[in-house]
Parts: sequence; C-alpha cells; structure tokens
Amino acid sequence: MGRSPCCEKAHTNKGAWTKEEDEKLISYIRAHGEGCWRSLPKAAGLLRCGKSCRLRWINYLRPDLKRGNFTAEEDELIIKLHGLLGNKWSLIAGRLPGRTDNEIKNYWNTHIKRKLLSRGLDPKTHRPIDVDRPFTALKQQDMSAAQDSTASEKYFSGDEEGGSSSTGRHKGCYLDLDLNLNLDLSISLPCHPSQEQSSPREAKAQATPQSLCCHLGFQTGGTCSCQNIPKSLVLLSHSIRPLEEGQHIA
DNA sequence: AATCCTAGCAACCGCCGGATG
DNA sequence: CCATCCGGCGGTTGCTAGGAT
Repeated sequence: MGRSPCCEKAHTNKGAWTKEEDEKLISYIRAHGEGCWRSLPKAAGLLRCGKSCRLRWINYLRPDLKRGNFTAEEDELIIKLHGLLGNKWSLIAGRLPGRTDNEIKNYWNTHIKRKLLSRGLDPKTHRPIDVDRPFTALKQQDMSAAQDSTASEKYFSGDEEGGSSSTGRHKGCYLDLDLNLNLDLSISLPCHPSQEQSSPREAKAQATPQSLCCHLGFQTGGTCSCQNIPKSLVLLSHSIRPLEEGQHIA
C-alpha cells in the first residue's frame, strides 16, 4: 500500500529559507499558533513541506531560542546528559532551555566529540579509549578517586590542549547527577537471552522499574535497592521532563 | 589571486510510534 | 485488530564561510 508522501514534492520549495518565507511562517504561527503542520504551508501561503515548516520554526524561528555560543556549563551538561541518555538529542535539548535538538546534535558532532577524544574518551561510550586498560580494572582503581568530592569536577575539566588522553589521567567514567551513576548504562530495555521478546511492544511491557534501574547503572544497594525506585527515575525512563525556565541540574 | 580543504550549520530524508477511525 | 495519518526524532547531506597553501 505504501505511505502517502507528506507533501506534494513537485510543488514545494527546498533548500534555504528566504526572509519572505520566514515572515509568512512567523506571522501565521503568531496568528494561529502551532499545530497541524501538514496543512499549515497551504494556509500560510508557503510552498513548503509541513515538516520543513516545523523544522524551520523549531530550530530557527521560535522566539524563545537562545542563540549564540554554548557556555562551559552547557558543555558539561550536554556531556553528562549524553552519557546518561545517549543520542537522545530531543531529551537533552529538553534540559537546555532555548536550545534545540538539532543545535545540540550539531554542536556535539563538531565540538564535544573532539573535546572528549582529546581527553582520551570515546564519545559514544564515554569510556577511556585506551584498550590496554580495561574498564573494569579502571573502575575499581578509580572508585576511590571518584569518592573525592572533586573527582567528577576533575573528570570533566580536562583542558583542551592538555594532552589529557594519556593513561592514568582519567578519573573514571562516573557521572555526578546527584546520584551515583556510572556510565556503564543504557536506556535500552532489558534483554534477557533466555526470554527474548518477539516484539518491541512485548519488550516494553516487560520493562519493570527494577530492570530499568539496573540498566540505568545504579549501584546495587545505596541509591538503587531495586525495590524503591525514585519516582523521578521511573519518569525518566518514559520521558525526561523539560526544565522550567531558569531551572537547572545541580 | 586562485584553489583547495575543513569546520560549522541549516535543512532534508527516512523511519518510528502514538493517535485515530 | 488493523490500516492510515501525522508529528517527531536521529542520521546524514550539502552549502557556505573562512583559513591554509
């Protein structure tokens, strides 16, 4: 059967937006609000695909966007959140008021990736690239360092040119989001080899707070009892609540 | 001055999942 | 339960500006 195209491609403009198009889109959304992107282009007199309008509005025209360079605080927050969430750019963006997922994704690919590499960390896993020093060993050895209240600070404060990629300078892959998280985590649903789910829907149905917390990387005991999951973390598993304006992660 | 290379960013594409009939 | 619609997401592409040669 196949899906109908989201718009009639033959009669739509592509590429960079003109000032006139921007103005049409802005004035239409000001008058009518967001919603029904599919019909918006026609109603607004734009020869654009609805998706394109949505993207343009969200990533560039929205009045609450914060333009300009990322601050050091935003950098660190992105790194932390990426360690926790992976490439869930929209969730990460939800924690950075005024920033868009596209912006963060671009920033990650152009700046932060390199920053992590210069620290000798794998941008995907946030683990040391050094293969001669397995993570497990590192974990044990650096746990004490991590207990130092400034350890996480040190971990994230490697200077760009400092050659921090040399072995022994990593402070371990520990996040400091008020909780004792490590980066051996994934948001993915549990996958027990013995009982493989036949469909994503089934897998979802079997996700429990217990399995969730283990996959989030909580230490047994301590924060994670696997019995008493903080409500906020169950929430986290479903969706990350956007920060209110001015609110921030400690 | 011309050409090449690279980084940065805006925009597109294809897929996924929730909502709806 | 199924088919379809639609919004949203993440990955990727392509254009452009600026620096290097």
